[in-house]
Amino acid sequence: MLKSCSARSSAKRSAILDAAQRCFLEHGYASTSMDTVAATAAVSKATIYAHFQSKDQLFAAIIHRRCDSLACAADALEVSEITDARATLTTLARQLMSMLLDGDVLCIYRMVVAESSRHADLARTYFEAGPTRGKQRLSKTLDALVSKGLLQIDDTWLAMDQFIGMLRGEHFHRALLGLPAGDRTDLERTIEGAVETIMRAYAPRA
Amino acid sequence: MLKSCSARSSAKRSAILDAAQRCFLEHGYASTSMDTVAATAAVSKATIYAHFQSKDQLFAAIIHRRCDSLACAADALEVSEITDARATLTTLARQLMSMLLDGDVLCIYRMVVAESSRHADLARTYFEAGPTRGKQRLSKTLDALVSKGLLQIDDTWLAMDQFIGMLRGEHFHRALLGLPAGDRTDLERTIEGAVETIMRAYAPRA
DNA sequence: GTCTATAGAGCGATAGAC
DNA sequence: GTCTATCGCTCTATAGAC
Repeated sequence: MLKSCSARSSAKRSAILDAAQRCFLEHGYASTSMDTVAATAAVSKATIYAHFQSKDQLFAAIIHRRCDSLACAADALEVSEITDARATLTTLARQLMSMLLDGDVLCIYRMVVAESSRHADLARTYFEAGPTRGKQRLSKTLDALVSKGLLQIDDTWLAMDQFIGMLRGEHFHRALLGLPAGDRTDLERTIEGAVETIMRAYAPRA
Repeated sequence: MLKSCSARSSAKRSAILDAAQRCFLEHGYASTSMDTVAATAAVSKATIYAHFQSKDQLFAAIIHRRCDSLACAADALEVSEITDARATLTTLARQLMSMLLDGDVLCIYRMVVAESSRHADLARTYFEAGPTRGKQRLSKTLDALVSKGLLQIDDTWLAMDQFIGMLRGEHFHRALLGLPAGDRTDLERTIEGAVETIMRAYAPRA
């Protein structure tokens, strides 16, 4: 079995990317040194610079890689059987919430927010791979509910924005800031509340 | 007129605080050096350390000061005359949105998010002075609407969370990440949409 | 490509004169 | 309190041997 010898697929390169990801996610961009990355990857600092032009470009590579997996996660948001609006919305909400509250997802979000003014291009890449792509995917499900007559929505994009916004309420907010989280009951109330409000606001009229 | 000679009120101290605030808000905590703060304040670095024990404590002082003004802004959220639910919610939404989209408020929010893992206490202070205090203030208005029979809400805290969440949708999200903002029409649609959804979900039943 | 060693700049924080 | 000067350290990035 021939192993590709291109720089992009070397084992060291992967080790560097994995280590850098862990360091950046854990300590943030500005607070992570290349020495730390090198030590974590069990590689010399010079080796890092053989693969990546600068710390900035290493950071960009990490964010892009995370965005890819974020896009995959966004595409995975789906409800197989659509027969009941409430059940569909609840399933969607649960999927979305567990994604939003995921530790790594929160970390990359914190980092993108933190560096958005200094890395505007990365902020845009992230926004398209994550929130926008996720919303597009979820809007389809909402469209399906509408076309089945289970909900009556003029602007499904707006409705989706509202649904997601309600889910990103206090519970999410506390998690983002690393504050003691509300319990499971609190999470359930957020989910059920968002579903209930959408149901009432967009119920088909008689 | 006697001038207080306590360290807390010296002119230099104020200059340092103002300069540090500008630097931190503009470039973030980790990317701002004490030399930059000193130069911006037109003060020597040693003078800064005469007033503040460390960079961390200077940062804390800035955040606490911003939290005070954030709390004042939160307390200012109010609707004088409450006769119509829709009008009241719209006024509330406009006030809240212009506060959320304010440049300095966004900057401090980015910074708190960025440093939340390294400055957990500041994240908590911020959360209480900003989001929580604002929500408490706004919930009172919602309570007033309920007691007047203009809305029917079991859990006003949840309803407020939902209302704010809908306002913190894509428009806000783009502003937070410094992406090209939606236009004024987009903003209006977000506000009207949130009001309409709350109106429908919590309309008094016959 | 990968290492060791180090350059060269910038950092937070302090000493000591006034 | 405020300054100038500087310490001691860490940083990003590179040079040169292999």
